[in-house]
Amino acid sequence: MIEPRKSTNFIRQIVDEDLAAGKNGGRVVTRFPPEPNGYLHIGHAKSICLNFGIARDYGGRCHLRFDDTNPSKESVEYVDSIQEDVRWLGFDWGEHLYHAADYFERLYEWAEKLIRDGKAYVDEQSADGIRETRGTLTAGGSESPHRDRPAAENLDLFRRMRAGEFPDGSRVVRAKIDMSSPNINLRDPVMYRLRRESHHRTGDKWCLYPMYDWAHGQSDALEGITHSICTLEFEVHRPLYDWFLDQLGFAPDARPRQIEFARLNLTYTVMSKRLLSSLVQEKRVDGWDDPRMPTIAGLRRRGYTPESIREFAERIGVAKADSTVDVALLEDCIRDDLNPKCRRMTCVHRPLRVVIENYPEGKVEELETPYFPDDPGREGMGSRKVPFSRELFIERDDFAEVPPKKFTRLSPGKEVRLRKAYVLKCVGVVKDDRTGEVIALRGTVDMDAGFDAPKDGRKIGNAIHWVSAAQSLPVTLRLYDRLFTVPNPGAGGQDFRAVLNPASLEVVEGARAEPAVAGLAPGDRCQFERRGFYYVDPKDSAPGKPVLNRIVPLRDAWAKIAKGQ
RNA sequence: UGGGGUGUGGCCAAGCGGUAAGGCGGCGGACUCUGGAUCCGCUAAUCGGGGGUUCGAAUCCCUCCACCCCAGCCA
Repeated sequence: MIEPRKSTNFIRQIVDEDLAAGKNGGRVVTRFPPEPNGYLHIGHAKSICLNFGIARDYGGRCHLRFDDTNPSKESVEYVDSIQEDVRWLGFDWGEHLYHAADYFERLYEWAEKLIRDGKAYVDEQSADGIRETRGTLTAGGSESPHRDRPAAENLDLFRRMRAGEFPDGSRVVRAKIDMSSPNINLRDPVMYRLRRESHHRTGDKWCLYPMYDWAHGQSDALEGITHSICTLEFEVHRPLYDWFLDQLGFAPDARPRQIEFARLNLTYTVMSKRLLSSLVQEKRVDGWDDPRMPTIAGLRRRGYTPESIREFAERIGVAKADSTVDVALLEDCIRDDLNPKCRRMTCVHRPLRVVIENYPEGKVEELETPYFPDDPGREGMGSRKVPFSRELFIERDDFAEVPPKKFTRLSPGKEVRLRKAYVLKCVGVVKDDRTGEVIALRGTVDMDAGFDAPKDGRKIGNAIHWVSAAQSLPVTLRLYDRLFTVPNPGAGGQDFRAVLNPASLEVVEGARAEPAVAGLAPGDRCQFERRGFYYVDPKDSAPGKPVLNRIVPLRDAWAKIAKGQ
């Protein structure tokens, strides 16, 4: 379990200063404003934790608002998934669920005002025409031939646009600002476009849809947002939002303060909705909730906990410098959270049969084994019976015919501890005549020592996990690895498809688990000792036939040693 | 080349003029019937470079450099 930590960042400092200055009557209102055009990912989680976290800590509130201004990309599937994900992360917007679409009428009235005031106009240039006259980064643009049309004519045109008299793409309304502004966003930005598209919320009421830039600032203002927290790319739009609010008469001290922070990047994955969407569309993963996806739904399906993601958001901090966080940090967060929570069980991933020649045939001992063995303070966390018999399965990896340096597990003539059971000695190796492959082991067990230390005082190095062959439960394991083979997929303009990790999912069909695993319910988590934390997949598990997703492997000191050799 | 941002150890990130927190990673050790957990220790930053101001600068000023964002009728 994770200790909540106190966070401090430049945004909270700004909130502190505003409060100290007596702004907003002491209110703190934030918002999380997703566009419902895809599933939320861990980058959104950062923003969600930031916005809801500030609201919580300052006794304010955080709105959930869908910035649904573009019906051609949005859908209720996304609206629903977003709400589910935010709730799952542990946040509650109470009554404060909003939609930019609910402000369409109000925005329309405001647009009429701007037109009447000569601050906006209907432009019938083509999209290409507008682009060509926008200028370049270094040179200003040129004004539209329709820019100085009389207000009355603009108003008439605008109303007819709304009434559906003109085809899509035939005209737009633009703010009349400054075509020579060094800030391109101020070169008469488009406010409305015609789009005959059914909206998930307003249906076919409109054929005229506001641009995000025209909707966002006013939406915040309408809701009384005090601190409008967004990512860096909107920094250059801030002057535009201010311009709109100026024209509409919002007093400078009565509007949201926009604060920008750097979006999250994570190594070995991609974070843009566009890229994630194409992974789904091209079936390179199995949907938005594929456990390899950095989506909230994917992480949840993988077995991540809300606590671990919140802790992650806390640990990475918030700043304005572009950064890429090492996934190892995320993995540390989930291990940290799960380690004290998850019962320990046994699952042999790649079984190797061992016949114990000095153990009676047909005998089965039921060993009472605690779920948190050797864990001080957790003795009372329960136990289960684990069968022991003459034929076991051990992990193939735990046997080496010729042990490499520092290998401390089983090899011919050597002893190893069977976890929570006897000391096993390998007295023979059974091989396939044809291939020479090791297919079974012959062993003996130190009956004299029993479950205790050998009487002669000899030291037994390591303990390996095992399962009684006859009673073991066949399970399907899904071992997940990073989705990409390089830390920054897509960097330098390369096609991210070319660096997809072909081994990001390994399905292990022949694994054998101890009987208690049958008692796990869909959605349960456990630790398979010496392997990792696992999650019983809620969709693909059937009664008596669990499918377990590996959430994260345990830290593996041996892997490091082996890698070094 | 216009405008807007950002540069602190491998990766995040504190620091807000008084002489570089913390986390992750890496490395080593202790302990261990999970090569897990836990516990110790170590590692590594001329604070992007160069000037200046100051008794004193990562923090202030100047300048240079690098990187990111903006030319959707996307958000």
